[in-house]
Amino acid sequence: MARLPVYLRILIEQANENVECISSEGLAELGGVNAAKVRKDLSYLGSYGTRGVGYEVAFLVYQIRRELGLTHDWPVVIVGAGNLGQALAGYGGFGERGFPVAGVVDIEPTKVGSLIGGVRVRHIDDLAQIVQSRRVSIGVVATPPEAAQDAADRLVRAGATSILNFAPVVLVVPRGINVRKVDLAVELQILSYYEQRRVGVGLHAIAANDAGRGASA
Amino acid sequence: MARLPVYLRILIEQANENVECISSEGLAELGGVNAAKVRKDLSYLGSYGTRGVGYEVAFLVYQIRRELGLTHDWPVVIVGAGNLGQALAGYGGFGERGFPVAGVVDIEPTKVGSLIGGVRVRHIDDLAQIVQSRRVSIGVVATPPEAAQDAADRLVRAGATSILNFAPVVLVVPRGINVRKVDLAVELQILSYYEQRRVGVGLHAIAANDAGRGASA
DNA sequence: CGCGCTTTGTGAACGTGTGCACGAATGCAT
DNA sequence: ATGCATTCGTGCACACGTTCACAAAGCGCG
Repeated sequence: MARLPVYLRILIEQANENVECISSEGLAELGGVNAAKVRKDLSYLGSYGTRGVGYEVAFLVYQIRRELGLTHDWPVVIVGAGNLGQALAGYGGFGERGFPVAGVVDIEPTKVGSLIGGVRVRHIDDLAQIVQSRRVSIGVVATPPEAAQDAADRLVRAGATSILNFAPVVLVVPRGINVRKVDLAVELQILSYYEQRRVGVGLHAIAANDAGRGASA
Repeated sequence: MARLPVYLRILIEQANENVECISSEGLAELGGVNAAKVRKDLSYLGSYGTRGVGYEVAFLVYQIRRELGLTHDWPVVIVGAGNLGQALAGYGGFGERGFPVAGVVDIEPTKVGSLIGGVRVRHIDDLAQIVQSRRVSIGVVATPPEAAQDAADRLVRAGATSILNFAPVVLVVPRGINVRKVDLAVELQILSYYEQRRVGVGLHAIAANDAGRGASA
């Protein structure tokens, strides 16, 4: 069900272009996936399509939002005001998509107080207070690797129940805490893997586009 | 085989701590995966373990590096000197892990010339020259969504064969070009999906924080 | 030298996700 | 009203990845 967010973004784009109705095939092409897969995914939310016509864009947007829990905002707190933390806080895309930055914290006193993307950096000791007062359940770990586990522990203690981890370490968290990891170096290494094979295999590295990712046309 | 980079990082850490030998079970625990999975993954590179003992860390590092094509550096070029592009260029982790930033380009003349992470921003028209002179095969798209497709097209024309895309759009590229996508908002939406279900399902409150948080309709 | 302990490597069962193909339902033209 | 074209919903077969379980293989010790 990791494809629902992709459908949602495409549907919102379509709605902005005043498209009222879309077929599974159209949505599949825009999303770079199989049409049958689209139908299966959407049928999982219930049968909201009209046979012979397609899906009503606005209604589908509403249903996916509901399924993803995007009917209200989810404030996030960013731990680590380094390069990445600053970029994430300054990147407006989060707030627009329903994830306003409720706070940025850092352990380094010299970083506390500066203003990033309209949010003032506070000390990590204030984490619990921020999480509780702003009803934050999602924490973003954007610290150096050696500080990541401590950041995660603090987030969990403060009451966060989901963590998005950018540090290249495997976080250990209690059961029930949800962790997703984004490791930029890993992504590059996977690309380099295919690049390396490309040379040996020759130019027919079609299989290089692994099944779910990327679109080629 | 997207787990090889994870193993590699752990093995390098172990090597730095002078661990010479590691069992599949030990590696599995550090990597947060199943031991049998580790053995299957490693057996894919060949039978490099010693039964009754484990795997020699240094040798395994070498083999994985070889498999991933990390025996030499892969210079990358970053398209887009906005928030994210600056963070990526300034983030030292890339160079350390074998992906030095060969250049940063932007289409905005006002951004050209500034220094980011020791690299001077150049105009996007210089992209082809950078790619060819520095033998770049991996491009990073860190532009706003509406500029991402153009950035990808330019990268492909310049000769890049792999693209790491941070923009929330589905890139259309010729066959044989490898694309990986990292969509930060999607990651958050997936977390929010589980958060939303958490409330409904009434997960036995292991986290033991206030259970009724975030309930809304 | 042989025995037993440990750990790898892998065959087989299992579950999950994918894609095809087709029935069912809807709208439209005649 | 009837037939036709279109598109959804879904059963089914298939392929892939995961996990278990066990035989083969190495090491150390008596």
